[in-house]
Amino acid sequence: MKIVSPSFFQLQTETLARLLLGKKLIYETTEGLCSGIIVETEAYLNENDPACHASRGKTKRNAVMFGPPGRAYVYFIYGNHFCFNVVSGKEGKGEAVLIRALQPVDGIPIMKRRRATTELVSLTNGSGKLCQAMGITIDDNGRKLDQKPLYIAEHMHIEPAEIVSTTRIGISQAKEKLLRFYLRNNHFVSRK
DNA sequence: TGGCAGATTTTA
DNA sequence: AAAATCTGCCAA
Repeated sequence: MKIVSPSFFQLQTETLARLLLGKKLIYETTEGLCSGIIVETEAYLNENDPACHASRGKTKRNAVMFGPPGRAYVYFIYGNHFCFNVVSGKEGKGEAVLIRALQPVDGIPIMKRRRATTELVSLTNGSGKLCQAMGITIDDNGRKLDQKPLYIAEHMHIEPAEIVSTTRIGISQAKEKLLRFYLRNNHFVSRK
């Protein structure tokens, strides 16, 4: 289990969104260790991207986005769910990569209990679902992702041809941008 | 099996 | 009022 180096997060946001595919997200809690392979991401940019939370300036909610890259940006949405992002770009920019789906690896029984389902594919195939399965909440906002307990590790090499890029999901602005990336033919992607 | 409404809270 | 979502219900 090799944790990624801190410099990994200094990549340009779109590049990071692609290179996060195939990496493993791991969270060690008192309930046990859970992990999954990242199979779907979305990039949110500083410039010309009104869908990005940071586009309307720094607020209490999105402050972590403007901090150094390699930290968790977690926020609460639709009164029910959390979304987990990896802060990216240079400090002060306000960019991030949303993690939209995982392929479960470790701690599957724990994830099933948290999600209240036994169906493997529905444990982590969505941004809100994976937070519930992994036990990620607003308390994790700002955590460094290159150290325990919540971290990202090397896992598998992905060829560029295995990556599909499409429009992002669930937004009403900047709909046309191809900033969603997922692993071709992966069963755990939230949508084709 | 696909589409849609409702849940529920924070933010602008 | 809208939101980087999810679930259950309904119709076909």
